[in-house]
Amino acid sequence: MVAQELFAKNGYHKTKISDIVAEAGVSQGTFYWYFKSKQAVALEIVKSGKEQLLKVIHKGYRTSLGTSGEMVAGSKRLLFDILVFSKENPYFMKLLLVGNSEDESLQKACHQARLDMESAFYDNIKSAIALGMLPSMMDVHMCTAFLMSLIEGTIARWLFGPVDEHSTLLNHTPEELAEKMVKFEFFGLFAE
Amino acid sequence: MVAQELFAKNGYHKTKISDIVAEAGVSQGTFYWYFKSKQAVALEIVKSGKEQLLKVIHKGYRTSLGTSGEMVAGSKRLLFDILVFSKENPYFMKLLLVGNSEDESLQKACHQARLDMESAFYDNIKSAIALGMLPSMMDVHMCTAFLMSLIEGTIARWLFGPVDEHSTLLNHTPEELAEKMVKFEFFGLFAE
Amino acid sequence: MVAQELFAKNGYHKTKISDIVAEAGVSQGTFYWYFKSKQAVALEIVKSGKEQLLKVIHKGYRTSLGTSGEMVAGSKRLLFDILVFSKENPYFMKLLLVGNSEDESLQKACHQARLDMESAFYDNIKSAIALGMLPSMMDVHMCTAFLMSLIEGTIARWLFGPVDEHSTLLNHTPEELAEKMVKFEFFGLFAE
Amino acid sequence: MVAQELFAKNGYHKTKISDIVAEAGVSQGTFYWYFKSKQAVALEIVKSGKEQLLKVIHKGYRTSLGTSGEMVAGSKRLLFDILVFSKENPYFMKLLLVGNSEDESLQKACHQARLDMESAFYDNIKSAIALGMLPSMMDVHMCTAFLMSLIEGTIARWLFGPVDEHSTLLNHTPEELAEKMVKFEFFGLFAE
DNA sequence: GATGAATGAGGCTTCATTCAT
DNA sequence: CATGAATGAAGCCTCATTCAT
Repeated sequence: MVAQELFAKNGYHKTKISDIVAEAGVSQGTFYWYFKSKQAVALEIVKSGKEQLLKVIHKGYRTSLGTSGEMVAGSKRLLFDILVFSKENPYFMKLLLVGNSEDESLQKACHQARLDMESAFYDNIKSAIALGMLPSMMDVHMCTAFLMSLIEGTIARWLFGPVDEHSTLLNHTPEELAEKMVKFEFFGLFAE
Repeated sequence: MVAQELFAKNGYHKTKISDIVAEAGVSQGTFYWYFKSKQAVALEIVKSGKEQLLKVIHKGYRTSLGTSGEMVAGSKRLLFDILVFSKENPYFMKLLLVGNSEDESLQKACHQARLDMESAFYDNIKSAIALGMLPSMMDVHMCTAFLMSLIEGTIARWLFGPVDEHSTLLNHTPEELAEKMVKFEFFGLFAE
Repeated sequence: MVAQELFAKNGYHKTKISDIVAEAGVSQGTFYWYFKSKQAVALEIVKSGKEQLLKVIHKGYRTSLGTSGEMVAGSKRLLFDILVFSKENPYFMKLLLVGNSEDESLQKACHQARLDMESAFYDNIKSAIALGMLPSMMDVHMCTAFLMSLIEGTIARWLFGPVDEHSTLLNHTPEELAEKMVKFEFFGLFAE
Repeated sequence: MVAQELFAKNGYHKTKISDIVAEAGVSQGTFYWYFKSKQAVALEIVKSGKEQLLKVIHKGYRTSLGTSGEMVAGSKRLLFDILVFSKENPYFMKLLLVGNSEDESLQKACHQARLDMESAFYDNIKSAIALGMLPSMMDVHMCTAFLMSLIEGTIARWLFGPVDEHSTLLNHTPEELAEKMVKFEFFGLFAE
């Protein structure tokens, strides 16, 4: 969809219907034959993107969590999948993570999509604790928040900045990034 | 400033001058006696907020880094200061972190403010490595990105969501939050 | 064009978009479907009027300049054509000659149109001198300025005033006016 | 008066009260202590300028009209006086002749001033005819119009353009200009 | 006398949406 | 299905003027 690209590139408000149709090579009237409104298009973009993203996340959780090493490996693999998805769907991710929308419904939709994502991670951590693989006195909600913050912030920086001009973040492959992230996730700065 | 509150609450575009002046109890003309434009107000808010925030961060770095424990304590204290500042300046922080602006200049200003903040953390990690307190083969840029992501994402969730309705994140005091964050920062999920 | 009429009648600034569209029986939005801006309309009016006027002037110069009598006759005919054009395009001429615009671009456009007109007359006088039909020591620039002043001022008075209420100027036909003007042009007040 | 200069330089509408008071070094309130309104200032400028100009014109008519040569000499002298006055009062003359005002009252005032000026010339030509010094079948109104057009147009070009960049008009002294104008006035293009 | 902050009416322009063809 | 001209509701901003101090 061309709208997705423009929304991501220029923002929801700054993207005019006339821009979208010009890019798509159709007339304004045609737009309204296919879509109810500008907002509806944006919501559909978020909805469809969210479904794909959650599919990626849920697929990633099929890994067995037998040993601590397996858990780390599984986590790394999930991160990798998410990074790959993000790179393949940068417009959606920009909408989701940076999302300069100002449109209430759209914000709520992005908000909910991120909550759903967070919820998936929450469940995962919870079962890891149940299996005795993570400390049991841990505040799961908080850890999930930390984890999500880490993931979202890193992806946003990786794909869209803000990053310092000297930063090497942008040059990393999903593999490298996943490797580093999972290390930080489990061992923090003292890792290695 | 009343504009700050409305920008944070409703977003830049959705906040009309008429809203601001109505809230402030003055006429539209009066607004333009004090400010050059709507954009100018927003930029001033960001500029002044950024200065205050950076002051907090730089003040927090005066701590000595003698031992590993001191470093962790210093880090925790800095996080605490930032959290307190954020709670005291929620409107600015919302603008900075959630930033639903769609205004190019405003976005750039927020972008830059976050880069400046990131730069301060970068320097700190660098000197910790120089003092041999953090592993030397560490990718500093990436770790800074992780750290910033953690801090920004956590603050955003803590003060503005998105958080699950069952989450207890919102109820934590800055002390508790700083405690948990610093643990995650240095030791990851395996902490404790 | 309805805008042309209103600009001429009331001036550029005093003519509001709302006036134009009200007169034209369309909505304000429609105006901006056809024109980029208020200024753009005015500039287009001047541009198109200038082209027509210059066409009239250049057509008028096709006359042969064989004898002194032919030159005077040709001159009279040109004046006549200009007068007829002016009477047929009074709104444009008012904009061009009286031009109460206050808009910089518009002023510049009118300025340039008059320079172009003056340039045409300059060339004509020059070739008349080359043909030995006008005194060679004549200051051509100055004479052109005199001629243009005469023409512009007379047309402005004829069509828009200011003229004394007792003046008979307004009642003259283009023929009569051209006759008298050419006499003044070539023979001065002592003519006849 | 500083207002006069700004009105002439930038036009009536484009000159804001704030510009005038800034230039004058006083406050906006002070302006309204001295003047009733923006319009009143402009009208006063025109009124006072008109009085001075008419004084110059009437003084110039005191010359005796004994012979044809004396008439030409007197005319030249009058033109010279008007040119000198114009050069000394360029702001007023710009307001009067170019007058991009759009303000009805102001336009009417300028209009009237020019009519008064024209009236003086009309009387003069009339008496020249009565004395048998100019052809009696001459249409006096029309000749006055020609004369005024010549004078106004030439002054406007001389002091404010529009003049071709190659034109030498701007470099002439009042003496030279009066000399040439009077020649054109009485003898037309065939002069000399 | 002088100030300068405050006013508010109104102008130009944008843009999502509609609808006759 | 598709078009593109037409709409009209707002929004940002300007600026002559007023008035409490």
